[in-house]
Amino acid sequence: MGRAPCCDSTKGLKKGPWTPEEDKLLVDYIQTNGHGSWRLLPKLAGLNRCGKSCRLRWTNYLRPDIKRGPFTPEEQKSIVQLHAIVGNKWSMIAAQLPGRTDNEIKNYWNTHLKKQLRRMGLDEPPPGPAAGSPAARHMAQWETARLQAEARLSLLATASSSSGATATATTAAATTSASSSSTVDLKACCAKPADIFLRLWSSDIGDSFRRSRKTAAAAPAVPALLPPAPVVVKRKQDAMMIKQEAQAPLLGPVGDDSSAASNETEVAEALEEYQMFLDFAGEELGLFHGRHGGFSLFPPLDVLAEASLDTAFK
DNA sequence: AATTGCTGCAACCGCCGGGGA
DNA sequence: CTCCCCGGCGGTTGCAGCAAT
Repeated sequence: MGRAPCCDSTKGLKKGPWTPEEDKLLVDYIQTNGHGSWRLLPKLAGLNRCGKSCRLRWTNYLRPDIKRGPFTPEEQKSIVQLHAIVGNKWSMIAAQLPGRTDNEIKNYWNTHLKKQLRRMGLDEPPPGPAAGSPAARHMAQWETARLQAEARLSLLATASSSSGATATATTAAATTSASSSSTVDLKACCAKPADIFLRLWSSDIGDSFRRSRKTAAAAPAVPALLPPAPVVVKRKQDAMMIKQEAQAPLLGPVGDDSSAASNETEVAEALEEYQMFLDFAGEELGLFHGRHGGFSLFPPLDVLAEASLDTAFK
């Protein structure tokens, strides 16, 4: 049994299309008072709607910064590429396209792009491989590697953020804070890679990168950033253990010179891998640098390095 | 001109996670 | 630690407008 829906029809709340009068009431109220609590808003604004309906109407339609009109070819390309990386994470994709809402992008994907790709023979990937198959084991190993990388990169993010917030919280905040500003918010900026980077890392782009690295230098398929990963992670607790493991070498006792030096080397290596991967992904996608008003998904290396080393080892 | 089928989009629904009590 | 509230997200539905017959 779930919670009772907030738009309970027995309460006589209105549903369906919004009238211009309702829109005006909502816009006037929010512009004067801010939205505050969405649940209380309808009553305060004199609307016979549920709060959720008001929130949706505002975020998807009435917000002043919403861009109307057809998607540009540039936007279409970005949607396709981002979808290939993050899947149906519409809010994340929307964060990279200023003025576009997740709902709009979702609709556009479902009604236009999906068909277009199908026509081009680039249909959606088939359902995942059967458990126990070699492909499934391969994916499980990658998932493990991904979690380990997440742990390490989260630490970079944590080290570079001045607050005591957890890495997880930092990454979550970063994905929502994103994109319209062209100035670099260091905290958000340094937190992004831990999330978006990892998605990119586990995509085909990451796979190509690893293969190209392997052939280039007879190096391990998993770069120095990632220790070998034979263990299949099935539970959240396991992921936490891996995270703690990864934390140990990076967060040695402060003031211990030898460990600090080793930490510094590790961070430097991680940053080097990071830059190489960004270069590779940038060439592959032509996407993540200097697009959409100068916003970049990833912080420049010098910013990340300075923040990581300065904050973590002073 | 009327009917049917299709398309696109706004809005709704149900679930989930974070945070406060 | 648990419960509950709230906001956010992704999936789905309903309907208006348009094209084809």
